[in-house]
Amino acid sequence: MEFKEAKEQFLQTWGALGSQWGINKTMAQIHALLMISPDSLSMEEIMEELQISRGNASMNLRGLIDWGIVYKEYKPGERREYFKADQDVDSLARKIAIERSKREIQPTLRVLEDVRNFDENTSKEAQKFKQKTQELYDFVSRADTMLEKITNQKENWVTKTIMKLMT
Amino acid sequence: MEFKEAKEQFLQTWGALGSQWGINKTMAQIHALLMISPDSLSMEEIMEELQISRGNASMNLRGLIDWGIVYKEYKPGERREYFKADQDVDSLARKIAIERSKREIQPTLRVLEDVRNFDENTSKEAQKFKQKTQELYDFVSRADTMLEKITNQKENWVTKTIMKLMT
DNA sequence: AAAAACTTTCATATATTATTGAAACTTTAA
DNA sequence: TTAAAGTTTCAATAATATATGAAAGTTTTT
Repeated sequence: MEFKEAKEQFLQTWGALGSQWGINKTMAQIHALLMISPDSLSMEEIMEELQISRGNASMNLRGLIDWGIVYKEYKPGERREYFKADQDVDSLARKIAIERSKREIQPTLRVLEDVRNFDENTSKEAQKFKQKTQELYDFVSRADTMLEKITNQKENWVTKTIMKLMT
Repeated sequence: MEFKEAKEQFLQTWGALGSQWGINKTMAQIHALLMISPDSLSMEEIMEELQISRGNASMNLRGLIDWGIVYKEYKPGERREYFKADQDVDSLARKIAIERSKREIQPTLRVLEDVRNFDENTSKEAQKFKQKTQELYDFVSRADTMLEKITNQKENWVTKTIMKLMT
């Protein structure tokens, strides 16, 4: 396999993984491209490399910046903006975990809480519903706490966690 | 809020959460519906409750059975098949984690491994690429190991893990 | 063996999501 | 102040993922 080919396959695979986990393909690809680039890239270069339109590049770069995992860089004497990715894989994963918790898990918890306060109703269905939504609430909220504990370790959190779990 | 309304909102929210995490909405909803139903449900009942077609119900039920989180149940003297969900939230989450690892994480690891074996090339780009794909490989594989360790505990794995992390 | 009761399949339709590209906007330099 | 260089927005379009429903397939009952 040639380098160019390997790079291509990596970008494709990473994009596919992204979409399976609710991150849009292009966003995942731009991020992957920036990760493996020794130098920061301009929007033009990104468009060229991934064969995407200006609008698409612009929107997804903004998304990545919102997630806090890509930065703008201004080169002295240059008008154009350059983009670079957070280089530390651990910190990247930590940021994603924190953001997804904030954006998705916590809103879900709020709904699960809400939904148990329906008007008195003693039917079998209602009882079961109360019970299961409570169980789900407990589970999700414990999982969220766990994620928080794991990611609160500043460095090498995955490794540290495995160590602790070795018992 | 009335019970019916609460139930409705729960099914909607759970469906939305599913799609954000790469599980199709209907599949998530059928599962949620079965979770909160005191009795197992026939396909007709599911179609009725979620307002979906027979084909849709059939395919997604099969998907859920493939994931190992929904079972068919035959009632004595009845022709029709009934469906029920795994009732234990912990075991549910464990099964999902195991399946997603098998279906998505492990194939990705294989590609990451492959992709580093490109023909000799000492360019700066190629060096950086080797380095980052290696880092990603290490991270993903450690994360997968961690997930495995966590979910290998048969019961209450989230709680147990939090305990261990309390240091 | 054929009708009845039910399930599955799959080509087509629909809905959702992502992408494009041209116009509008912003900033800098001449 | 206006042209040039660059960025953002967003309505239109394309691509993708999901859902439908009728036909084909099963299994059971008569």
